[in-house]
Amino acid sequence: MIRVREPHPWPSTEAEAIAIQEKLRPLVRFDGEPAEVRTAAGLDVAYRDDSDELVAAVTVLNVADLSVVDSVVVCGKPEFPYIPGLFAFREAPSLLEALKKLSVVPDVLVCDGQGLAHPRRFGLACHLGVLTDLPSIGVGKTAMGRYEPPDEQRGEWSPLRMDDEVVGRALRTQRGVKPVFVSVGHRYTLDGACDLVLRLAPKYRLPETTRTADHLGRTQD
DNA sequence: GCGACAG
DNA sequence: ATCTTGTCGC
Repeated sequence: MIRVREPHPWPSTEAEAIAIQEKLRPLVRFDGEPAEVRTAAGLDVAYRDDSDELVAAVTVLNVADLSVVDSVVVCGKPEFPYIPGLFAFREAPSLLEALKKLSVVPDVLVCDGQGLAHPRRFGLACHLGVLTDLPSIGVGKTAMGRYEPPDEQRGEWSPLRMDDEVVGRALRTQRGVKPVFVSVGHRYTLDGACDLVLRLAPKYRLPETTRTADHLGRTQD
């Protein structure tokens, strides 16, 4: 099963959270990309209508046929307010609890958000990757950085930049549809990440990993 | 000071 | 994240 490096005490202030990101950032590795990716996990969090509770959902897909081979749902509470750049502190605790309950260890975590495409180069995908030491990538629906629209054909992409640095890619997964924003989390390459996202999104804009996790969390009333 | 700002 | 109509396509 997945072993989670027990995190640092969870921060209660913005300054503490930023200090934790700066401390963990050097632990991001860029080597160790899996030779073949047979299973990929989708991670997503839904917010319930009434209470202040959230639902963390994880699905594991067989990349070959996109079938769901495992899934976990856990309810929790936001451990931190939503602050751009500190998103992980809100959702990571519940997602880590869900990951611990998986019966299989996926080859890669496909996170709903950014990886290196982050003000301090340590988005949710990096954070979860480092804490589990699993390969991870980030796939965001909106960008934090600047980019030129890629050509309209599926598979086309353009660099995503922050501070004059390439931090990811705007990747067109379907012709004529808004691109998704792919960045490396941990133990992965940007080429490999885009390759994987295209394999996981043969029909829709978002990868099936994200779609199945989103659906699972949303229907868990 | 002002705008921008993953989910 | 979530609030929201009608509409086009599979």
